[in-house]
Amino acid sequence: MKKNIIIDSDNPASQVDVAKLAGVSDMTVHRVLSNHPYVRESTRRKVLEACSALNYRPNLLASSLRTKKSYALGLIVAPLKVTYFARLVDSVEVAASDFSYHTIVVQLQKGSSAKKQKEELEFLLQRQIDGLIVATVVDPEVSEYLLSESIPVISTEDPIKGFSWIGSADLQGAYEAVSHLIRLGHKKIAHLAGNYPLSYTSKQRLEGYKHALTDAGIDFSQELIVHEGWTQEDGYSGVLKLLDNGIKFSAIFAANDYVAVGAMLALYEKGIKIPDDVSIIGFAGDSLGQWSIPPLSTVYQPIEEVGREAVELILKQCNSGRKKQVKISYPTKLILRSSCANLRFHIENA
Amino acid sequence: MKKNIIIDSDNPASQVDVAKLAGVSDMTVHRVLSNHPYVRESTRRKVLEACSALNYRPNLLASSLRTKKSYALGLIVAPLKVTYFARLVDSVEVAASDFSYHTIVVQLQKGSSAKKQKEELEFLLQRQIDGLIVATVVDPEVSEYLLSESIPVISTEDPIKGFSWIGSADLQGAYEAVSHLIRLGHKKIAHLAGNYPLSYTSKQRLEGYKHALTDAGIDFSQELIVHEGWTQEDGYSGVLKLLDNGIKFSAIFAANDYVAVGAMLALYEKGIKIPDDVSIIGFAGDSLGQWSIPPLSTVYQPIEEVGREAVELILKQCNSGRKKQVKISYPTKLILRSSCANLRFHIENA
DNA sequence: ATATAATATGAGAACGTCAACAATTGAAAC
DNA sequence: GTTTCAATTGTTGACGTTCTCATATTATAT
Repeated sequence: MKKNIIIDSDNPASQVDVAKLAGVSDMTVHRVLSNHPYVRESTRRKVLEACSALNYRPNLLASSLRTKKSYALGLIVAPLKVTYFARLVDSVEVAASDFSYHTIVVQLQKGSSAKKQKEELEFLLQRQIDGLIVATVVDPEVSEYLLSESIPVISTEDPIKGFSWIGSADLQGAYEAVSHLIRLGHKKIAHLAGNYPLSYTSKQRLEGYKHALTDAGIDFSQELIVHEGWTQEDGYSGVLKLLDNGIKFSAIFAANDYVAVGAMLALYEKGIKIPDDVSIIGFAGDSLGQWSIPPLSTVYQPIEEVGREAVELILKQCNSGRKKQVKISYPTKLILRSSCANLRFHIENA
Repeated sequence: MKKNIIIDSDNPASQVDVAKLAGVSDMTVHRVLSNHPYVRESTRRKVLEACSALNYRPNLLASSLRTKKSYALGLIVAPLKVTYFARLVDSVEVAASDFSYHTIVVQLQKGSSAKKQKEELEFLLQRQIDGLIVATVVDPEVSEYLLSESIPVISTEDPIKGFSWIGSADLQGAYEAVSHLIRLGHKKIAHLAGNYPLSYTSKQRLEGYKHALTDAGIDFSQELIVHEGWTQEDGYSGVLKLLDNGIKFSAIFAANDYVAVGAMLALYEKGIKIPDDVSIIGFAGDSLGQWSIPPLSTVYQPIEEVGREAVELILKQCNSGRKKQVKISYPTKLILRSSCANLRFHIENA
């Protein structure tokens, strides 16, 4: 007597439903779907037919529960209105999805408390993420806490003790940028240097700046360094501060393109011409500076490469179980546009 | 005789482990954790102690499987290097996380095939998303397919038949922008109008432009309309095209801020001064234009509101089961900066 | 004191998938 | 015609949570 086949058409079909329709066990269905070798061709066909007849769609949640792999990565960033982070999310998401992983993004507002940060982390961990990319500065208490968890973690910002770091070669990039300004004859080069106390990133860029000066035999002068922050507002106010204090400079190395753009507006409003009176170089290389007036020279950061490598390394660690610590930096690239020019003597002599 | 309590300390603790330690059933643990009223206070304490002793962390995946709610929303956008989408992702993610939902973002590359789009959709559906926000134009075949799925869908771009739409009042925004230019005395107002064939968004903005002209008694002239696209490059080439064709204009209404910024660079390179020779208004209101030189007037889009409302509406539909179709548009706001000025007669007479 | 209801807990099963193991078939080897 | 091994399929149970139903236990009302 043929068994009665009852399939609830309200709910989406499961492997069991497919199995019933195809007249095989659910395990066989699973074998077909996971390309197990030991399945007779005729069986495979039957199963696949049943799948499409029922519009079967695998339930990744159930799979995750069973295999203890969520196929999800966590990504902690600063708010996406900062294009740097948007670009990073972009690249991480694309890379992850190439491996059938999805990304759960958590944005940490600036100045969020350690408690809040821990909650966000918990949010990710409850979702059983297989790995975590930390792309913005987190409280030491939080990174400490991460060590006790058994998932792979990679940082792309401040290095975290015990975990791998992937980022761009900021020191070298800053060195090249400042060296270029020096080659153009500039000696009084202001540096709009991001937040204080300095994050790893700011430090690297400041170091590169100093190295370039040193190698060119130019004395470092603290008064040319302005610590305001990372935004356009900060660049704007930074320039005003320099001018108000009567600091002389013929070039600016900005900690990023936002700061540079803000600085440019301040200079513009003060009637200071770029690059005639002041040359300026930013850091980031996103489209922002490409369309500024004049177009901004900048240090291109290989964000796409960083994002992809972070994903691939995490997944490697997921699969191998080992957690070899590495530190990889991708080279930056100096992009010259029209915001830099040779030092004009009349300014230098002024 | 006391039962032996064996807890595997390698694996993370489950409710069962907590139950064993607390000497209650796992159901009771669950009741405590879900704030069920019928739990004796002393029991509750015991359970909570056991939880923290074992570092218990709920497994949302298991919960999802059982409750058939993934606490995940899908979000389909264009690549995040476009700040509009980055801002939308930002707001959606923040709003979703306020309700303990996470967001799975899928980026559709420009010009991706219907097949590719369906795969991306499948990617989301396999992850059992509870709802979907479609924030970029998708192939009709794909939106058709969505109808057969039983999850709530909301569009913020081209309206999708059968689903709610939430967006900004682009027609009105464009109307106000162009009306403002007209009030300044401009009559020959070019419109850099986004892609052709026109998306819903472009159409709305073009309509607003036309309405404003009509209401002011100015004849519409097709030659002032340039369909290039949405990027800075498009704005740049659009202006060059106008100039090459000898079209006279004293103002530009750009379909978005990118286009405007690209246009500004082209004008700058041609020695045309903003706002002295040409006034320009963009559309979007993100920080891009705020720091351009000169700062760009623009139509602010309430992206944050749109993102949040989309999330809240989706969640409402998830919980109520009903799918009443609504259409909500949030008002835009004209932001005047220094890229607009009164028409100068010497230009008009030229 | 006893009925009645509210409070408090537990047992068992199910969500959909997948891993380990067991069982069967077929075919080649002796 | 067994033996042997590879190929093919099935059975059972578990992942961690939560739902339904049943079973105490206590409080309140009669």
